[in-house]
Amino acid sequence: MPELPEVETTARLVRPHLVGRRILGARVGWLRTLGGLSLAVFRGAVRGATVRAVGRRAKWIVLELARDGEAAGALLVHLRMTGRLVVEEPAVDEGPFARVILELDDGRELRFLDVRKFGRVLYRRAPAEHFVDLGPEPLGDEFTPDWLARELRVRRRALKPLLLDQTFVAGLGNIYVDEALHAAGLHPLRRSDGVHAPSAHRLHVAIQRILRAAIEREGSSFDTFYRTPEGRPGEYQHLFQVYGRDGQSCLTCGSSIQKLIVGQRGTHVCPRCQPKPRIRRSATR
DNA sequence: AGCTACTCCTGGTAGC
DNA sequence: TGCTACCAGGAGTAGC
Repeated sequence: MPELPEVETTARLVRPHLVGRRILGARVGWLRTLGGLSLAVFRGAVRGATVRAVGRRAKWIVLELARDGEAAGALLVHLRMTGRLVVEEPAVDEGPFARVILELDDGRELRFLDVRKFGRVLYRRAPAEHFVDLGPEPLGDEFTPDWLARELRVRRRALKPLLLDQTFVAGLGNIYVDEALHAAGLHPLRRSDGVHAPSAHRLHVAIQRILRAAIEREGSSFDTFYRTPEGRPGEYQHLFQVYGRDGQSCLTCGSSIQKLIVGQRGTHVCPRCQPKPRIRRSATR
């Protein structure tokens, strides 16, 4: 599923095709993709605007718009589970899953394709407000080993749901959390306030190393959904240590990888590398 | 504060 | 082969 590395890859590859382009019109195949905005308002917001930058915040792709050189809001694209962003010639069949199409002034189209319709293409006049509740970028300056150690201690949550919480750290998802916890030797059900500095630092190293390696390989593709805007699968799935490897042996210690459910999410652990916490519960101490 | 359950969606697949 | 039931999951929300 698209997480930080996949979203970053998408933003990077789409950027050179979009910056400087003017949007001539919009077609919408699934209204809810707009997140509640009417088609007329959406069209009015984007038609005639120029894309002046393409960036990423958390799992959002941010298309900054301008009119007459002045900032004019932004399009915020969230791929959720099956969303894709591509730039194509109109002659290329858009397929049955095109939810939003923006017509560009070079004759091409920016297409948001999304099988499951969970993705969003939002227009926001003040995009910064949309992001106020997000935690720091895991590859940004604010996310330091000491920050992570401190913030883990002041929360009292299981590690996995906490790392998936975008208001804690922004950009991680199910796959990379499983991978990072395994690399750090931490069980997903370990309570965050019981994680001491050395473990927190190991987790910090693991998160950054894994995200950087995944970005280098253009993300992970293990089903038919995620592809880069150019149609290539990512390559990081070949480096998975635990995700989707239940029943196979741990590449570190040889134990059988187990699958469990944590917070309604499929979760993969090595029982030896990631020892299970002792009976958690009213461990008030 | 933090947990669970539920919702949104559809293609793929396990099981019969 | 053909059918049904269930699964995948990011994130928002509701209820406890």
